[in-house]
Amino acid sequence: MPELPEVETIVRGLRTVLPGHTIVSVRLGKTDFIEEPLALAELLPGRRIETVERLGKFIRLQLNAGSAAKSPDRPINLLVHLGMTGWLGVRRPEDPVAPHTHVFFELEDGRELRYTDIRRFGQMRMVAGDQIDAFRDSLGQEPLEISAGEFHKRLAGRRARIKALLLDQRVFRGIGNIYADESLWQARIHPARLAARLHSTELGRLRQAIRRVLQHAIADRGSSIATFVDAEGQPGEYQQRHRAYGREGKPCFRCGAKIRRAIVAGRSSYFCPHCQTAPRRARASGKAEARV
DNA sequence: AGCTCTTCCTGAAAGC
DNA sequence: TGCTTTCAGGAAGAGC
Repeated sequence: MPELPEVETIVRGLRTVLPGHTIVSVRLGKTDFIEEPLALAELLPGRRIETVERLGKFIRLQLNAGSAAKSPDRPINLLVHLGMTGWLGVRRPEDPVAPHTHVFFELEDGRELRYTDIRRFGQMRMVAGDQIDAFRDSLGQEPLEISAGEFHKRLAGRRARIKALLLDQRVFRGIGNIYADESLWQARIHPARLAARLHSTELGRLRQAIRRVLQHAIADRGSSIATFVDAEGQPGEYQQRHRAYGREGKPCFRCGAKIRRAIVAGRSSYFCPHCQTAPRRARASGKAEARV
């Protein structure tokens, strides 16, 4: 499931092979995950890919103004969200087409940029060149760039559970279920704690944990659970370093207690019941562990 | 404001 | 064995 490290891995791969190349045609399969498929197929041909960038979990392809004959004389951004099972990469036309490949961008050198997505939870949309700042502002801060002061400010006073806030892309962009759990385990904070109740030492620990976890995961080219592979088709390694996610019943790497799973913020959440102390109310009612 | 539930979708795994 | 049910989850929307 692509979160920040997986998307970063894909982006780094694409960055070495896409910039400078021009889209000559677009072929579409199923389009229910594309905002305006007809406009996409019409407006992209003739445009050159200038840069490839990650914005949270979105991949941004910055496209030039293109040939005036075919398209409005304005730069466009193609935004791709990989959802749960999305993949974006470059192949040659003779390479076998993976099942559930729904978009082909034919490039001027004959290669194809392909989008594959089994469950089609991904998204594809265009954003005008002058709207990209507004789009970026609609997302939260990059967790790898945020200062300690901003991090505290974003969470201070919030009465939602910390796990819910970590997953909220308007608060921080790019963190998903796996890295939320890994960061909370690292910081020794229970996912059901209310953000407003976290002490500043805990917030500092959490920010550092998020940075450490994401940086290590990027270095390992992401976590491959089920389907993730990078732009070249290689799986990541970070799943071997998971300390909480997916480890229900297995011993905590710190204290040996059995990792528990509970639903927090509507998501499977894995944590150590010994190292990550439950908030008082959840402990009293058994709520944090009630729904398993 | 924030929580829960529902929807989208497919394939793997569990249940019968 | 083979069919049916359940589950996983990012994001958005409804309703409370």
